[in-house]
Formats: sequence, structure tokens, C-alpha cells
Amino acid sequence: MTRPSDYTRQNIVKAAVALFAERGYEGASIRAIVSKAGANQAAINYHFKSKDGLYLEVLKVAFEGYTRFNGFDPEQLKDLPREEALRSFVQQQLRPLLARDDMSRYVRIFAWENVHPSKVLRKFITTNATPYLARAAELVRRFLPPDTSDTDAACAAIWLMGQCSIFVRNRDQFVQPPFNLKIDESFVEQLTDLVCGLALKGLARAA
Amino acid sequence: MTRPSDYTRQNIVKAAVALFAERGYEGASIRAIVSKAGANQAAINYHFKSKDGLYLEVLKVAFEGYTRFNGFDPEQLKDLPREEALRSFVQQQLRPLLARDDMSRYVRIFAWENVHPSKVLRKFITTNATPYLARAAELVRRFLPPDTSDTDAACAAIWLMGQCSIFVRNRDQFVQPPFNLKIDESFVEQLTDLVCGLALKGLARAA
DNA sequence: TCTAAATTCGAACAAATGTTTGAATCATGG
DNA sequence: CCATGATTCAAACATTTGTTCGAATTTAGA
Repeated sequence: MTRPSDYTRQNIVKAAVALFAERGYEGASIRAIVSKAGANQAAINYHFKSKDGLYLEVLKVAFEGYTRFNGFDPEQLKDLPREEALRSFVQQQLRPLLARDDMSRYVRIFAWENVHPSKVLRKFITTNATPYLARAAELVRRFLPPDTSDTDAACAAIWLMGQCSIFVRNRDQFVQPPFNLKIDESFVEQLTDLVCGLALKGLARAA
Repeated sequence: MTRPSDYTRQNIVKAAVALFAERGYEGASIRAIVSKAGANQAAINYHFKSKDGLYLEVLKVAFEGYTRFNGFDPEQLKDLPREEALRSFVQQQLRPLLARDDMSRYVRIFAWENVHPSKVLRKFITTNATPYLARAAELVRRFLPPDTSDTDAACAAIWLMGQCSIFVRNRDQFVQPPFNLKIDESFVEQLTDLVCGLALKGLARAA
């Protein structure tokens, strides 16, 4: 592809990521997006065929960026002692708290998708979340009795992720009053210790 | 007020609750709402002044219904042993899983508000969530060392609520494939045991 | 340099949105 | 029964929405 057209294309995607994250799919108009991108209105339909097409591209970018940043390597975790593997997992789950703007925008886009899943991502989740959850369940299972049912293991994995996601999801609200949490590296480290310690001991005692 | 006008008013609110829950504030058009309510389009502006006014009314109804159903009595919990108080709290947090349609709609409306807080609810939260979190922190504090900081206690309370909210929030997704959880009374009871047991042991060991 | 394709641009389109209007209908108290 | 206010209704309003169009401009290869 040519250089200048790629430039406006990237600009549009970048602006779209910001606006979709801030206002959701329906709340972000293409006029607002092209305005922020400094591009023409018809450029969206030219480059992405439609608003849906742009959104799909944004979802790809967000998912790719998120997994590359946050993705945990199941093979790597398998070689670690279960306690260290758990801590590594929790650490990765909490990592977006410290991430720069792009990452928090990706998180927000997925939060939107969570309350109103698009048909596009629904399939996406069905094929991608399953192995992800399965790996998390496998990790948790190392702490549970051998005869634990698949449902119980899945629930335990969800339970573990919930402990992290509530902080990641509501990060922006916790920073403001009345909570006033100062989210820096030291806080996240502290939080990792807290979550990890509590979850670990809970799991260990359950075993 | 007169009887018939109250009837259409209630119909509109009921339809609005359903549609705001399903599609969010912007996704639910007033034409769709009045159509579902079997009312005239101008009725919304007549009864609620504007779409914003209707939404504010819906938020009131949702919050009132939610707290009446889910609200926990701090005085009552104080008299219980800390383990029973914790279990009661978890039980209340998970209760919406079993609730009938109205309650799950309220939960969904708050989920929308969570990704995109309206100015209306932002103040609302600031004044209402604070005491709620404070009470939860107080409950959790009974398991923590006496010198635990306020921030740590608040984090522990958030941590506890996160374990429940992930199930309540994503209830609809967990029912469908690939998760296929069967959410009935026995499951919720089981889940309460799981969450409560894991959290309890985690907290107890931390103390 | 010249040509053909790729890209940008402003304008217009149809559809959907929240709101307002004024007449019609209803309920209610004198 | 009648008159006054409350309520409903269909229609139209002004905006905003996503999309399409054709001409203008830019880019890249011969």
C-alpha cells in the first residue's frame, strides 16, 4: 500500500480507538472520529467499507494489543511451582492498571463489549475465551482436590479473575473521589500481594 | 394523580427499564420505548419532560428496587459472628443471580452506567457508594489486623465484591455456550459456599 | 513527463433521532 | 349536563446519523 494513505488510515484507527473507548460504538459518530483524525468523512467508508468495518478493525487492534501485552504463556506457567504460577497470573491480570493510555482504552472497549456484545465479538469470544478460561481453570486446578468437577474448576477460575477485573475495570473511578486510590507501581505491587495472598491461602486451604 | 395517566406512566417506565437495560441509554430510542409501552410518542415528554427525565426516573426505580432487594443491614450484620456476617454479605451479593427479570435488568442498567457514568449517577454514586463501601470495609476489617490502613481495608472490600460481581455481571454469558452454567438455586448455594469458603479462608489466614 | 490508478474532498442523500405543536379525547367536579 | 383541566394523539420540526456520489487531487509506474 502507499505511504500517505496508510498514514490517514492509521490516524483514523487511532482516533476510533479513543472515541469508541470513551463513548461506545453508537456514541462515537464517524464525524467525530474523522474530525479527531483530521480526515475526510468519506475516508472511513473508503478505507473500511463502513462504520462496522472500522469497528471490526478496532476490535482486532484492541485484542491484538491486549493479548500481546497481557497474554500469559501457558507452557511457561506449567513449569513454575503452582504458587509462582498463580502469582504470575494475577500479576498479568492486574498489569493493565499501570499501562499507558492505549491499553486502558482497549480495556474500556472490551468493557463496552461486555455489556453489549456485538455479533462480531460474540463469535470471537466463543473461540478465544474458551481456551483462555480452560488454561486459567487448569492453573487453579493445581490447588484443588483431584476430583473437582470441571464446573467447579471453571467457577474457581472465574472467581480468581473477578478479583482482578474489578480493579482494572473501575480503575478510573477508584482514582477519583471518594476512593482516591493512588495507582502507581508500588500500589499495584501491593495489590498483587494482597489479591495473591488472599486467593492463594483460600485456594490452598480448600485443597 | 388520576388513575389512567398513572397506568401509561408505569407502562412507559417498565418498557424503558427493559430497553435501557438491553440497549443502553443511547441505543434505546423513545419510539421503541413507547411502542413497547403501547403509548404515544409525546407521552414521554409530557410525563417526564425529556428522555433524560425518563432515564433519571428509571435510575431511581432501578436503584430503589436494587437496594430494597439487595441492601444489607449493617446493624444486623454487626450482631452476627464475623463468619456468618461475611456469608450473609456474599449471599446478598450473589442474590441477583436468582432474581427474576426486573432485578437482572436493574443490574444491567448499572452495568451500562459503569462503562459510561452519567453525570446524574456520578453524584449519586459519590453519595451512596461511599457509605456502602465503608460498611463492607468494616465487615472485612473484622478479619484483618487492627492496624490495617483504610486503603487496604477498602481494597479488601472491593476485592471481596469483585468475586461476586463477575458472576452477577456476566450471568447471561455464563448461561450460554461455551460455559453452559446452569444457574439455579442449588448452583447459587454451591457458589456461595465456594466464594465464601475461599474468601473466608483467605481472610482468616491473612489476619 | 504522462497516464492511470489510488486517494481525498465537499456535497448531498435517506433514515433515524429527540422534541414541539395544536387539535382531539378523556376524566372530573360543579 | 357542562365546562375545565388533564391526557392522548398524529403530524411535523430541526438535528444528527451513516452512507453514497462525482469531481478534484495526489500518487506511482512506464
